[in-house]
Amino acid sequence: MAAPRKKTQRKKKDPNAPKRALSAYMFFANENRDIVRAENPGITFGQVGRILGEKWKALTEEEKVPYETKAEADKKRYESEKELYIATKAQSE
DNA sequence: CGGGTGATTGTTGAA
DNA sequence: TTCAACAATCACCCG
Repeated sequence: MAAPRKKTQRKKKDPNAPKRALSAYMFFANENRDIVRAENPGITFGQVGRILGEKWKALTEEEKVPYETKAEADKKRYESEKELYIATKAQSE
């Protein structure tokens, strides 16, 4: 409930906007985009995007582990920008 | 103290 | 430039 997945371009709300972090899918997609599309030459995102998603789960925790690992690592990345964002914002205000 | 909200991330492909 | 499925996320802030 209460989860209206709006569309892209949400809206801004912060001065420096620390854009949170990526997600395991982003790291996985980075590897699949070139592979999936490589195995499906000529297909469009309509096919790849969908297949990509099912393939993503097609793997196993261990398979997506490297993606999750990066996901958490990316989160830390956001952590630093966030803390700096807060510091800047605090100083700005 | 607990809850849920929204914002965001990246790909491709096209108009 | 933006959108759209696909998926994860999860930090953010409040009463």
